[in-house]
Amino acid sequence: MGQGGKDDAPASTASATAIDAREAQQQRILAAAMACFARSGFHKASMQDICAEAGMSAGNLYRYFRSKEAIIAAIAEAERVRNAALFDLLQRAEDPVRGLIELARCYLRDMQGRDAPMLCTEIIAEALRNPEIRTMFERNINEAHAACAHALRQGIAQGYVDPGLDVDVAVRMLMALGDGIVAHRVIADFMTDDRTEAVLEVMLERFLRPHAASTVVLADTLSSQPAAAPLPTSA
Amino acid sequence: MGQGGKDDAPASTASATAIDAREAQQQRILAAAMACFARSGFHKASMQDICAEAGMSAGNLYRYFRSKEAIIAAIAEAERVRNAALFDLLQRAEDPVRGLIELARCYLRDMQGRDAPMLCTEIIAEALRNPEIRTMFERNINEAHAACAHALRQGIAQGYVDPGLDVDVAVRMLMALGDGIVAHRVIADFMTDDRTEAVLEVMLERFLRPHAASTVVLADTLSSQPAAAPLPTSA
DNA sequence: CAGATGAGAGTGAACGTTCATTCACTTACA
DNA sequence: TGTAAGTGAATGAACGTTCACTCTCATCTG
Repeated sequence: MGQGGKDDAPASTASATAIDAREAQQQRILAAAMACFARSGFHKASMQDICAEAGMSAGNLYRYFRSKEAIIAAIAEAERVRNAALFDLLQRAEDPVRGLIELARCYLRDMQGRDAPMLCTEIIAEALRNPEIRTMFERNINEAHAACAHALRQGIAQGYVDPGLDVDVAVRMLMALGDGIVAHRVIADFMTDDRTEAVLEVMLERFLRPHAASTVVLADTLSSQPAAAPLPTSA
Repeated sequence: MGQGGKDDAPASTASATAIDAREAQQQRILAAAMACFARSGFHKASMQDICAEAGMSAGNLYRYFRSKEAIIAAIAEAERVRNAALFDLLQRAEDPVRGLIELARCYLRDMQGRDAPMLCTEIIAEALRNPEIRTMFERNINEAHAACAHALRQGIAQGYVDPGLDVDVAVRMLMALGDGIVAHRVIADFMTDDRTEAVLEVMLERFLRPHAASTVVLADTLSSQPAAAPLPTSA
């Protein structure tokens, strides 16, 4: 796990393995904490629970994390790094709508176990009130927002995306949709991967693609009369 | 507690006002608890906090609620009742798409203070892990789901809604969207009411209305080639 | 009408438990 | 032999809940 690159010097082997061992222990603690937090929530899960799950004494655990909050922060940071990889995927897509659909697919597949969705929802809830977590969460969100908004604006310039779109609000709404789906899938067992992905694809295609009528015109038309009453199956 | 209807006998005035007083106290506790839970979360907010917020001693508070969990359950129930009113609104709309848009508008306006969004998000997070809360939450969700799904199916029969729609998944996705927006609005200050409502309207209209190409055909088309490449601004 | 009665409203200290965190200590190893 | 890894009992604070108690007041009794 030596994520750095300066390993050409001699005598660095011992310290490098020591650092590796330390990081491995931190990962072990983080994994245990994620399981406990998913099971019981940040505040109901105790440090003793985490110690038991990690197979480690309390005193030793505190050698790796200063406090319970530090563990939560580390989890939020890990989440950020994991998500950042998804947005590289978006950057590489030529058509941002297809890129977003693929992004959503990967995200939903990532968030599939018992723990991940609960943890994700718990992080959001905690971020809304705990200023330290919120700062971190906002950083994640802003990175994601910037990546999506940039892709959509590029897509508008290239004709892939509806130019009448309120990009910032639309992006944030799609992120809200993703988080909401992650939570709701836990209790809605009929929301299988294939069905969810299929509906999501239709939704994004229709929502984001250019339309004949612009937003304003649409609103005018619809507030006066129903739009699609007389056509059952025709084009 | 004879909250039933056998009050035609005389001397019921005293007991009636006693019950009213009791309910008023329960409401006072619930309001205090909602404020504390929104501020600190279910598990970090202490009963002492709630007592202080309600201006009441601990011993007295326990005369009105058996436990902390009972308070949480009562809050979830109040939420359910409040939401049920919204779905009556949907039932009355002739065009279910417009009905859903109006429903979303009302919901987002309801969830506007500092407390309501945080409480809503906290309830969802807690529901995913606490079986008692989850049972309640699932009842709310299922009622909402049934109302929306029924409206959409009726809309399909009348030509308002795309017949190719996977109604159940679509409904649950819209609910997920609503919950997600409620949470994200707390940290995204640019998501003002008018901008959010405008984008939401466009999204629902485009997503739900009948389209020339059905879902299956759309999927085939898109997986082979990008759909909207050659048109920059034309109709 | 004076005063006794008792039930419900309300109090706040105390209970046992659990919490996050610490520390004096032992073990392993280079 | 010295340093880092690891232990687990101890600590004081805070938790949800209880309990013995007082206060209030409508009703009943003589």
